[in-house]
Amino acid sequence: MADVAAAAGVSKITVSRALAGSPLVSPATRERITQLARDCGYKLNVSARNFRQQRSHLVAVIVEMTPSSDRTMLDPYPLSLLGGISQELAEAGYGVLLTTRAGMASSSVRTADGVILLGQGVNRDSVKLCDEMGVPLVVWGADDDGDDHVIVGSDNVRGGASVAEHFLAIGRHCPVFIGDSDHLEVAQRLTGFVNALAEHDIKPLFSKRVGWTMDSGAEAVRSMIDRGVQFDAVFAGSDLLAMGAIRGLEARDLKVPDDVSVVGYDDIPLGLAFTPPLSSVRQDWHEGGALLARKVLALLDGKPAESQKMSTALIVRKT
Amino acid sequence: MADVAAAAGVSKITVSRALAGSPLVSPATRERITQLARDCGYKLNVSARNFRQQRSHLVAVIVEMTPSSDRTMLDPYPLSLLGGISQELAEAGYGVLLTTRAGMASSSVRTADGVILLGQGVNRDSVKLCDEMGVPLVVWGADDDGDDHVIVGSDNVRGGASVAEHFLAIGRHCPVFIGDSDHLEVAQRLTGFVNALAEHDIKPLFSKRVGWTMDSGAEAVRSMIDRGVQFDAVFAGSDLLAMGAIRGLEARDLKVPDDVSVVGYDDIPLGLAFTPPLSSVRQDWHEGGALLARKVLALLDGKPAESQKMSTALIVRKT
DNA sequence: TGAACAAATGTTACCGATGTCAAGGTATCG
DNA sequence: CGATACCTTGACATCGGTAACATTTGTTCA
Repeated sequence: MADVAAAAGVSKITVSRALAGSPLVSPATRERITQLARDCGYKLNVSARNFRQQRSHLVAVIVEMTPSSDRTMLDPYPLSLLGGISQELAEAGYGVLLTTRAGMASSSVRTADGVILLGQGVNRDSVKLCDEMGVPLVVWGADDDGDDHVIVGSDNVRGGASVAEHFLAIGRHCPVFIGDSDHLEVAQRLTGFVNALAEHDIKPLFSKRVGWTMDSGAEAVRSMIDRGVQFDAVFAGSDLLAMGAIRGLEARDLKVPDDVSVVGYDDIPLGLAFTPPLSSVRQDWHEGGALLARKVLALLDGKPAESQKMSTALIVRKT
Repeated sequence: MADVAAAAGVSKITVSRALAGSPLVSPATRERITQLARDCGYKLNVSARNFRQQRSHLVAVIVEMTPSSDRTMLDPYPLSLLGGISQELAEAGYGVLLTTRAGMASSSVRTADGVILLGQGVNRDSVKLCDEMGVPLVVWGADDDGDDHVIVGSDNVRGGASVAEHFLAIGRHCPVFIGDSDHLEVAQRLTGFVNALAEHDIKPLFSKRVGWTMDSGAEAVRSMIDRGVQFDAVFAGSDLLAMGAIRGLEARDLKVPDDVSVVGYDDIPLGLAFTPPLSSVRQDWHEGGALLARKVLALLDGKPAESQKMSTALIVRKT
């Protein structure tokens, strides 16, 4: 920077200001310095700036990256979220520091200016984090009552309700819900589904499944059919369960969607390629990531940020 | 640090050395200083250290995070790789700076001490990267002849050969390969498969499919059967294709594995949950990530690093 | 006993940018 | 015309560590 300053015949600080876009330097000098800096191939020393400003321009994103019993590893959403986060942060001059919970002790991570927590839901870890680091925190997931973090997530209640409305609109009156109600997000989908149906005095059946696999979905419908349970629509808490349910229906010679309608949740890419193409509730993960990023940036900027629910869209295909 | 030094009655530099584990300080003082630092709640200012040492202790990992036509978004491998990378780097005191190609211009990224490139294959972008940043580069993917980068990837040729050997061992003599041979890694699987069979004077059939979906796999076998082509084994370039193939066979009343054996590639979690449980070639992505990380760390340390192929394991389940 | 040497600790300077405060120059106003 | 305010620019100090070199202390051996 000293070199550029010398070449331009000004002082270092003027160069600094010119390149940082400070309004304190005249347009003419800024132009000249910018040009000169380019010619010299000058690159700002980010470490020096970060040091001086006592900020790292980094936001830590905590993700679970080991394939686990949970389904998160199976579908594309973590990467889509990361894509949205990364893009939005990059535009603001921030970088994404990726970590697992285990890696949080690492010194690199402690320098982060903010934290985004993905996939863990809202648990006490997040609180610990926030306290330990004393840094803005934003969480992805379902909103747990009585939690004062900034939470971004999709509107599972509304998503569930939209499926109920769809079923009613196409004349279905004996719907079933399949899924793991212990999972907070799934529970909210169920709530929305149940409440919307209640307005028409319909009480859906509920088949609780703890797994997220196709087999689990197939088994759910097979056992219901074999027990003589009557139903004409299935809303599954996830797409894989829905696909399994369809296979299960086929195995009992029921036609989808003629005899039974099926709707999944998440609209994973596989759903489009499935036979028949799966109807599902879509969440825009990329946008969700961008939203998370914007919240942290706002907080970093000293502005307030509120929790927000993202809208969902029911994609009706062939089931 | 000055405070700790004062409390311990030594100079700053001694504290610095003690905490950094330098052999220059006596064990007794180190012990005392370490204890004192803990008591004071002293935290190293990482930015200051990075600045002084002219290193960021960050490794940039370039990933494609937007759901695209490619299948990468569908399966868990990017996150598994990231998990391995992250864990290994964290242990060495490095952090993971996640970026897309688009985000590489971002100033935060330019500070990285090293780069790991995922999922793009070895193309000229990587070269550009390396030149632009002048930092160690390691690439994940298939080894392209005449490329002098450090490349880590699984041994696709060996993986393909192992499937061939398996088919021969169980008495199959008319195998088919399904997959997109334009994809370098798939092409290598095919090569290994073909070569291993050639040693027994068998020439497999080849059904080229550009997609990665189940439908594509189903369509492949259906069209072959309908054209009267005879075969008793299917090796698919990916698990989804294999699953599709199984459904296609079932649709034509062929039993798996009695009439036709099917083996996929990647051993995605879904394969285990599939009915019947899918046989597949497994790659250890977590270990692959760790390996990538170790290569970069070696290069950062000034040590040489060589390209390396990871072994694969054929998991025989019920197909 | 004293020179030579090793181990442990200290002194000084510096990494490269930027916030603070001061100073030079120009425009505006009574 | 002089004074005040404003707009640009600069000098200096500083962020918190650490490398290089200097110094002290203790040890060994002729």
